Amino acid sequence: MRRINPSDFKLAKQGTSREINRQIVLTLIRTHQPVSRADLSRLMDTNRANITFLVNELLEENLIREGARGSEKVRGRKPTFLYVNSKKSFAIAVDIRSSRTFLMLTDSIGNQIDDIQSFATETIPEKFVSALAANILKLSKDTLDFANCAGIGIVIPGMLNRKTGIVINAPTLGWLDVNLLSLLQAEFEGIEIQLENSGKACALSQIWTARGIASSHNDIVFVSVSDGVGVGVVINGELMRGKHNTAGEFGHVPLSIDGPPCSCGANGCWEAYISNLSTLSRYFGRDIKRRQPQSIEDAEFTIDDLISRARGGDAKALTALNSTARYLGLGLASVINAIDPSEIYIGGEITEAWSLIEPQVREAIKERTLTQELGSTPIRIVPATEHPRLRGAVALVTAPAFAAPMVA
Amino acid sequence: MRRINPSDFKLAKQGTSREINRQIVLTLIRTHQPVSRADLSRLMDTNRANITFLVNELLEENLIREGARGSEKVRGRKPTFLYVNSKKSFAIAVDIRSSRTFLMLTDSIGNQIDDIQSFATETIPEKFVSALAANILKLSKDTLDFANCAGIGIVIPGMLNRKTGIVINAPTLGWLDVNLLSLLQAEFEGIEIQLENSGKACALSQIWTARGIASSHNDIVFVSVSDGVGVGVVINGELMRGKHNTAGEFGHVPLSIDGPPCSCGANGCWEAYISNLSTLSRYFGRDIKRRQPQSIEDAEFTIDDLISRARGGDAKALTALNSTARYLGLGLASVINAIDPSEIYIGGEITEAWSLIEPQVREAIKERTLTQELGSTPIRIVPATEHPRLRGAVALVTAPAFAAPMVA
DNA sequence: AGTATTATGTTAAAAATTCTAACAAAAACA
DNA sequence: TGTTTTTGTTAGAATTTTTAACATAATACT
Repeated sequence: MRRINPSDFKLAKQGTSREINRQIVLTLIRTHQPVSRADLSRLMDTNRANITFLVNELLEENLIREGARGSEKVRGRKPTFLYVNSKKSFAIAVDIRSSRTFLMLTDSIGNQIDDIQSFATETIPEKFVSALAANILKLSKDTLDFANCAGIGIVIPGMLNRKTGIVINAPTLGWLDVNLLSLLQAEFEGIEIQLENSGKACALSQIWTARGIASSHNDIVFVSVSDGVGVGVVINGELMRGKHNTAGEFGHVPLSIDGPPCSCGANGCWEAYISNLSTLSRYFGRDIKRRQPQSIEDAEFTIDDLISRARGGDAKALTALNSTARYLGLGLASVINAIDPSEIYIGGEITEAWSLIEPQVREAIKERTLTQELGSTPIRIVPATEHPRLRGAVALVTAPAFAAPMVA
Repeated sequence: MRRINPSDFKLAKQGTSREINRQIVLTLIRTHQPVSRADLSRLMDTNRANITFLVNELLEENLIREGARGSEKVRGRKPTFLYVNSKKSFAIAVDIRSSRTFLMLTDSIGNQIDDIQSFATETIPEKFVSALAANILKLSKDTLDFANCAGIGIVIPGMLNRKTGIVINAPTLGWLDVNLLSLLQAEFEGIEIQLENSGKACALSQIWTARGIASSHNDIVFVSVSDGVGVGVVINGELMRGKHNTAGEFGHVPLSIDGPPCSCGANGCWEAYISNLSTLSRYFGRDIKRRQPQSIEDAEFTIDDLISRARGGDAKALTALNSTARYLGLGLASVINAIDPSEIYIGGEITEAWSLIEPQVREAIKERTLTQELGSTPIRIVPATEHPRLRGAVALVTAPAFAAPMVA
């Protein structure tokens, strides 16, 4: 039951029904390809004639293509298979992290092309944009015509205002109220640019990339544990953005209001217990009660090293990880009680230690969730090799073509 | 950007556009009445012809009615005003609370008819349903024909599964896995029955009742502070229900994981700091660290008494309230950081003390919200006289007629 | 090899709906 | 009384879904 907003609704026009059905066809081709017109008519529970019209429109627009004939040993005329035309355009994904920035090239349905590139992140915004431009040119070199560029999706470890394109606060980059969008638009004239917070982008990656396609889960949470704790929430297939595009900041929901200080200025945030830095601090026996530096990038000893040692039998390392596991679970319980998602995804370096910490995490979750069902909310680990941030950045650019039209 | 769920979409059929526009017209008549066809064509940015067709359909179905001619001193033909036909049907709202159950009768757009009735809540489900039936009969007595009953909306202080109609846990009633719906359906044959958690219903009340109609806020949170802490979240005009209909349980997100014990079994939940009982315990200097009884209904001294004393100059009472205020604010900060709503509504007995506690609440919110904008999220007090739970119960029954059709 | 059967995909016409434009109705103003 | 202005209706054009018939292409059976 959705309320129609009387000051922001969308009337159905002559083309609206067609637009809706067109997007459904496109979605089904994407999720079921290879698929024939006859298959579509069965999936959509409509007549083949209508499908013909819709498919012809998509073919004319070059959004889909016909492929080989089917060849199952059944009677009757063989179907013509349809596919999304992944060569329609390409997209560029950018993941800005505190020390390095990563670049990925994909086709129009988000499939990776070429290797992922990276360069050292410049923290002066103007210099950063120049460096980005140079690296994008290097990336695309000869083969790519920017007329076919669907856009550049950029993911940022911080809060930003999507309307103005201003980075409100990206602590690990030292960016405060930086109008990144206008700098980028000046550099990449005529190319669509999409900015998003990395936690939100990771959540997008899980509902929009090929891996997640078959899933019918439309209510999910992505928790990214890294320098900070980023959270993205998808409700009803749509990212929960909030009034100021800052929804989802569960990283700063407290475990204990008088707990250790957090980089945000408050005390006892979930982030202050489970960020990589907190885990490292615990290992080194540093006083977690004291404010910590905001980045561990330049440190000689990383969380990955800690995990290796824990696997190698270092009891202190294992203890530090187990504490993190417990706090991770306690915080996840809050997320579960608050959102009741179908599934939770976890990303970040900590996932490398999942087999070590899973029991403690689950135990802590069950300890604070309100029902048994909530306590057994499925958790999926997203390894770094899947590049959720880059995949999310891609989705920012490639997904709108497949999204449901705004109606009513 | 909403993802189309490939295993649960809805195709646009011939009548879909019409259905969409019909609901928009109905919504606009509801929110702008009295309103003419010409007004509607301007509001909807379409031609008057289309409006005529849509309005005629609604008139035939008796959902709307024509009223008096307009009479502003302007030139031209006077408009015929349209109204929602509030006499189309009636609805019954039921608010089950630990000691008493309240009943309200409304017309088809949720306007109250007659006084609110109440009876002592029976905690044995079968007895409760009989008592409810008796009181509903008394309420409707002679004038009402149950053929015109749009339904019974029932609000419960606890978790429930809407699909099965089972009350999973209502601590103040002592109901655990009670199949309330089947009992009710046996008693009220043929009448639609809608069950919902009271926190969620309160949130619904704010987007669906007349008072909230003009608002364009489609992302709101309702926090109800009473025996427990109930929270309802509306995202994009739609109630956030979650996979098990238990979304929104911010009352059990901790302020301190090693804080005072909560009725849920965990420690340091927000509820354990700000429920009426917690405030009273603080006042009486009881050890808040010890598990408290779950209800204060039978106690001789209530939170209202405490508030009166605070207003009367009782320093201890004021101190107890101020502590609650601070914890209320700290928890609200978590809600704001997590959801980033356009507006927060607060209900429950504590609202009587709002003028006393507002500064402390606001200060605590600002202390833990991540940006200044989040810190100044508007807060609206909903006094008990507005009966948000009953209004929410009504909305369960009356609102679907005005809701947006499911599409794509 | 020839015919029947079956499934796919297209085309033509019917039904429904929005859109356009002209028209009728009603009231104020000059 | 006629003109102007606004409201509401009606007739027909354009668009789209739906229905039904038809063409196409492949297998199975005799």
